[in-house]
Amino acid sequence: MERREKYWMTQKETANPQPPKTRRAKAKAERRLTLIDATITSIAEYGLSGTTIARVTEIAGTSIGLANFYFENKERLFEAVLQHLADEERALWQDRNADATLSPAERLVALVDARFHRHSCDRRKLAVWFAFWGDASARDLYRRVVEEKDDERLQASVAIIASLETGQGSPRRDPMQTALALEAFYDGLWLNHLLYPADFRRLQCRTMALEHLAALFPLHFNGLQTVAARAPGGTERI
Amino acid sequence: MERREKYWMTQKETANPQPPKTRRAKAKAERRLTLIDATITSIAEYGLSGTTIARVTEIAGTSIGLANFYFENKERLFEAVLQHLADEERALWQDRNADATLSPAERLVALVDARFHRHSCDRRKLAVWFAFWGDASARDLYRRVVEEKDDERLQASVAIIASLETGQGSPRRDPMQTALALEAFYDGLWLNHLLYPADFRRLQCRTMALEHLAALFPLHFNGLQTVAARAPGGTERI
DNA sequence: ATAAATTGAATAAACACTCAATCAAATTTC
DNA sequence: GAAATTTGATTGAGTGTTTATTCAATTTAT
Repeated sequence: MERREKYWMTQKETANPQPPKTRRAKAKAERRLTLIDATITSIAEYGLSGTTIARVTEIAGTSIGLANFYFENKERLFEAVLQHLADEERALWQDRNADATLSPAERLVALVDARFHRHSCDRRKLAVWFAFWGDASARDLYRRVVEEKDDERLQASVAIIASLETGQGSPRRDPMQTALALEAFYDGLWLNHLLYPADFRRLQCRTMALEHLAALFPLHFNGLQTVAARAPGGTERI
Repeated sequence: MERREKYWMTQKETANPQPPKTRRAKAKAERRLTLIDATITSIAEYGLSGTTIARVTEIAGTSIGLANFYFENKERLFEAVLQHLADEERALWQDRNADATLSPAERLVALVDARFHRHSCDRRKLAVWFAFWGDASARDLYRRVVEEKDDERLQASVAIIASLETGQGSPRRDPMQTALALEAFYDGLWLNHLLYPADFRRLQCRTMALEHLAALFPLHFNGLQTVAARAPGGTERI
């Protein structure tokens, strides 16, 4: 039967540098995002189990039927949410690590800054990550969608730490172990920022992460005050 | 109407040093535990949302009706699960910290050992903690039941760290901040042990925690090898 | 005029919780 | 100590509610 696709249907799937989208296609992409965003809001407020199609569409301001028009079913909607957040997250840390002139130590700080950036370390988004990490059946979906991107960041971290460890330094640790421990620490800070925002304010978490780096690599982070004060001094808000 | 209670009814509510429970009361307590344990199993395998009364009672090998006989409703069952796990957890770290002859550094190690003890750091149990942390609506129940016990451990940790920091040492950190960061790190290790058990084996997490302590308090943990090797050498398995 | 987007009532499945009936232990009566 | 009686424990079909998903009808863009 192989029905010929309309020109814009093929474009929809392609990366288009200048969006030559029709009005309709643009509206459709927006609607899609609205639904994804509404799902994030719902998960943050009511949890995964409390997130129903009815609730999501109510938040999005659409009819129930529309969710099933845009997403085959609820699982696909959740998949799209994860995909969306993972893409955002990846873009953020890669952007901050792109500058070729950065030293290894500065790269580690850049990873911390990405993790505790306003856009990453947002309670709505963290709620989604932990919702999926916390639910045994949702975990599989998470792994399928996000694991690869997590791994990419871990590899980047390992490479940076390896180049730091080759400098003299005392105890000679395994870079992979160190990188894993760092990621775990940041996850823990995220969790506590979500659970106890008063005790774990975002910038406070960032400071804790940087103090940890300073304790691990005293030679490269010789004045903590300097490090902690550096980024906020720039033009960009963190 | 004030009907006189049977002798064993009053005893049931009292702390009985030698359990002079009737056969029936003992069976009832066991049944209760069976249901709690089945709930833990179900949460670990199917997640909070996949944990239904039907599933729990099937695992426990009882009829559906029994769960509602022992626990007013599903929320009360979950509450009992949290209470049970929190009691276990508290007993474990308090027991390990009871020895009055321990030095502050040894006490910090004891807290780590409790956190990564076989009984604490069990994937079934961790699954329950993260199920409640990860679900926005379950979070309230968690706070109501467990927060106080969490706080107790945090205070213990702060006291230990404060007594370490009074020794000379260089940068003079705030004990509360340090204690919070430690707890967050351990939470993160727990999470990763749950999600990626191959990369985060239990004893490996313990080692990461101890390395972190060594980096934070180099004066008190002067030879990491010694610290890491100490506990397994004793009579008790960790 | 045609195709796409949107609606929400209808449907069927899954669920928590109830309760009348049954079974078993404990207690009392003879 | 056996029989009778009371009380507690257990069962699972039944009930009402909530939910994801469908789809015929309607609105809107091209």
